[in-house]
Amino acid sequence: MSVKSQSKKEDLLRVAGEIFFRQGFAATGVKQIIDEVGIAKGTFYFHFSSKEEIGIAWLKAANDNWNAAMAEKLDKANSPRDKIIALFSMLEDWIKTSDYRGCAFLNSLAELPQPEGLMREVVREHKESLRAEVVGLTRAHFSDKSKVYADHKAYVIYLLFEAALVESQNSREDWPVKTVHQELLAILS
Amino acid sequence: MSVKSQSKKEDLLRVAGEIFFRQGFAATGVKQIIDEVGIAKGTFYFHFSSKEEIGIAWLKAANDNWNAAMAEKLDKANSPRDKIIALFSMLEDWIKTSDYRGCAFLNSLAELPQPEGLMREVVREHKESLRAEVVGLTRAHFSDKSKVYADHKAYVIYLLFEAALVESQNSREDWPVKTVHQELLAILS
Amino acid sequence: MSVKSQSKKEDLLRVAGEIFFRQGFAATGVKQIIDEVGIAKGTFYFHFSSKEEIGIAWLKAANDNWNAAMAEKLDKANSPRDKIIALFSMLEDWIKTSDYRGCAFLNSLAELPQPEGLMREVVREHKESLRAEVVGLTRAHFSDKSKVYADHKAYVIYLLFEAALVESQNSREDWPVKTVHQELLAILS
Amino acid sequence: MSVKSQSKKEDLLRVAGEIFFRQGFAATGVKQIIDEVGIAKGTFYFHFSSKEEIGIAWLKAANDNWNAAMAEKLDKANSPRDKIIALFSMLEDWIKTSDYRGCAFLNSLAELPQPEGLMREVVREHKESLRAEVVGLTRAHFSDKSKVYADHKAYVIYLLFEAALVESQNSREDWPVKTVHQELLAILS
DNA sequence: AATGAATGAGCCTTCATTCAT
DNA sequence: CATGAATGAAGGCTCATTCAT
Repeated sequence: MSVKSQSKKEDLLRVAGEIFFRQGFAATGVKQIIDEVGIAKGTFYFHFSSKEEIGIAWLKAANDNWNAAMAEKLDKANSPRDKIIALFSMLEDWIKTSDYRGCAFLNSLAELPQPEGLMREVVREHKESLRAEVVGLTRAHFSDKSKVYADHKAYVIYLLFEAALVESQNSREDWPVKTVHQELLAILS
Repeated sequence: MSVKSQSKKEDLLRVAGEIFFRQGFAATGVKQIIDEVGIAKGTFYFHFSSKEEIGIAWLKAANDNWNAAMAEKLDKANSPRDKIIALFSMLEDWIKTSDYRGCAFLNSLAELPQPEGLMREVVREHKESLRAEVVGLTRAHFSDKSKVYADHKAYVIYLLFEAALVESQNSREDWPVKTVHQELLAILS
Repeated sequence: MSVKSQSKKEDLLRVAGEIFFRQGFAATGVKQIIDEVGIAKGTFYFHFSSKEEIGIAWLKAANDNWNAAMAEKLDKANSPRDKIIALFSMLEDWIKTSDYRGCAFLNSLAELPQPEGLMREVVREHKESLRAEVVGLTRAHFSDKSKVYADHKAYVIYLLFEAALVESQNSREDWPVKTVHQELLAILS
Repeated sequence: MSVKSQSKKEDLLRVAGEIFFRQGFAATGVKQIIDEVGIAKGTFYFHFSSKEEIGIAWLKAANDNWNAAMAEKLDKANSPRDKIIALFSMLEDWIKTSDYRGCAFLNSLAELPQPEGLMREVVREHKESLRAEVVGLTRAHFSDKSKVYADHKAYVIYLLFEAALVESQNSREDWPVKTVHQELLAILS
């Protein structure tokens, strides 16, 4: 029962996802993907009807993976406060391991000008669910405060999360992560 | 002394910049630019040695325009606090007028994976100078507080500025702008 | 004893034939055929060794169907004259029901440049047998005239038949059919 | 002042036209055309924006060439009767010199199922103008008969012309030409 | 300064066919 | 009988760039 190559389609999605993230969706050709997987052109189009389709599959898988990792990480934290902090700990890890390539979803957002596209839809949904998560945790943490107050703080926390991703990618320094980490602790008092 | 078409090179840069911003740098072909300007291929390459070069010129011009507009707007404000608020007022205006296409610099950042490129350098410089501006104003505002305190607040303000750009682009709603506006006022107390 | 789907091979041939006629043999892909039938690629190549083979089978079946319909129609007519007129009545019906797609055989003729191909052979045979039918009927009608005279008239009738097919397809009007109908009656005096 | 290669665009159109006629429009690839002309892909698309465009240009040029040759040939004939006969003499020549590839317009008609296409439009126009020519000549010939009578005869003559083209292509024999020639003389009495 | 013809590698996608299961 | 994964050549077309004029 080998670890590698459970199926060509999975291989394709995994390899394509890596390249898409590394060098961008538009900048990646189907040729490069199939060469790196070691399959023929026709095999690619047997499994995915278009480049956009594998792009959507890539973002959906990235969303699923993130949600799974997040659920696992947050389960280990006890209080809403600890869960929020755990979220930012994931962010720090990601920025380090991703070689400052930033966020696959935000990068795709920038590459895709038309807001009507299917990939853009996946981006919106991913960010919306992340924001909902932050809102839920923040409301729980500020259960003694008004919902208006808690939601405002939640939005700020979410925005800082996003900004850390983008500014780390741009500056390739660690001040964004440190700043949001410190501000987060202040917000959660 | 006609207003339009001061020089072919300026026309080129202006038109190319509009298209780059609207549909992305990589997604824009040289053909489309020359067709919209109404010049020949050779003329393009007489004025700009490559597509990257006009890309760099575009971002540099965008940086200059931003700085000029910022200087003008901030001159009209009296206190550092008012200047910071004026900065966010510019942000709000931009987001509305740009049809949620976000920030030319951050979009280019996402499109250009290699951190060594010249365009990436312009992006870094632009954002670095914006951050320096925020730091200067914030230090002036918090002149009674420590520099460490002021700088932390400056970074937070800057990150919220960036996040508002990105999240407005993604959601096409106005909650990001409203959130950062409210938080800014709280930070400046 | 169900009417539909007597066998996969028959389904294949029927569906492929409909598509070939509607959009042309060369313009039709094997994928479209199997998708519309609802079978796998391998099943197609189990029943037909190549696309050309199903093309040949299509034309042979179309020839058989035409001959059967013609035999039935002509049996109901008593005189050679009435049989010839019945033939043109079939033509009129065909042009109307086929949505002016013309003649499967003549269309294939145009698509297949090499005169040596097997499909071209089927086309030739079909048209040759139709011409022979017209010759037989015309000789019977003109039994009091010389064979040379009758054969010439037969060829003219056959050519008008063919022209009506082609020109109806091109013009999508009914003047070709009306013209040949009127001329036929004149020829048969 | 060399005879060959007056311009690359003319070369392209001439060579493409020859191949289109020889092996069909759909069956001809852009690659084959540029290889035979000896130019690069980009040059093809510099001169023609699509394969369909060069297809349209090919049919329009064929139509122009036919009309020019027809005008020249008919000018030399004195009576309407001689002009019609001259038309059929052109037909005979064409069938022999074209190696029985038939009519570029009718072949394109068969290859292009959608009646809305631009190429189909050119086909219709070509045949319509040929029919109008035959009608004009036939009315002149039958100036003592009614217009209804003359027009009917004109349509028959036109249909025989078309049928000769198609049936010669199919049979690769000369009976169609001989039959229509003989019938034409009978019609013109 | 400006033109526009020419290049050829590359784009995404479809093709008819094969074959292990 | 039937499946569906795999092939690789070919499809039409766009790309940034060069260069003679």
